[in-house]
Amino acid sequence: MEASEKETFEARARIMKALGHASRLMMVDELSRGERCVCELRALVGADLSTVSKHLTVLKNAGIVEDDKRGVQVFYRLKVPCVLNFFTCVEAVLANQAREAARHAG
Amino acid sequence: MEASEKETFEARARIMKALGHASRLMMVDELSRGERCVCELRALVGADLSTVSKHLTVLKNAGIVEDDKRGVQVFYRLKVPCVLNFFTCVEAVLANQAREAARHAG
DNA sequence: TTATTACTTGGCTATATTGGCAAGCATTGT
DNA sequence: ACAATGCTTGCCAATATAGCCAAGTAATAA
Repeated sequence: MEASEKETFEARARIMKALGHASRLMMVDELSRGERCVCELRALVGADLSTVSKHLTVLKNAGIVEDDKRGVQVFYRLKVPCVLNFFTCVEAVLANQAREAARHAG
Repeated sequence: MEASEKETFEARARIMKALGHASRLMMVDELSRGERCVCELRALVGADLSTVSKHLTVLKNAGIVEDDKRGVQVFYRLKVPCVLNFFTCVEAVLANQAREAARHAG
């Protein structure tokens, strides 16, 4: 494994990692329906405003969302909508798990 | 946000999280070309065998790979090949980032 | 100018993740 | 039975992440 190739995988991993948190996935899901201010996302996930802000910074640094200050509010929107496609596959994984759990129980 | 909905996002997050590590992404990529024993994956990522084994456990618990002991070796293979589709989108994010970096520099 | 709103950042603690080493466990070979 | 191979697990230290509170910043309102 070359160094450059390893860096490629590290760059990819940073993006996947940014999506590896329930609150951040909720926000991405919500942003798929249009831009939202931080306060709206805060109400959605029900955490401290500072916590939500930091989660959004993670998504922003990963290049998944972008922000836009208008007046006293900051609006975030999905920059790369294709991340929504991930959910289809993720649901397939979860369906597999459910099937296996049933097989194990039955 | 309901509790059950939150659990859904937590389940999804666990899967994304499992893919949020360079070594694990390398292994997934390698497994996309067919099953591999732990020792082959170890050579690929260049880490301790125990480390590789633990990474594989993470992928297995997430439902992404499955294993199969044959003789003294354990072979892993991709259980949900659709995770490979993630890379297309991830590359789009990275291309975006590169474009912006260039814009910032120029 | 002062106050308010909306958000970000710093500082902190609690918890989780990573990775190596050493020890353990199967399986195969002698 | 004993050794060797391939892998997993337990333990531990280093590092990263998550979350809240408090303090700071920027835009608007009074």
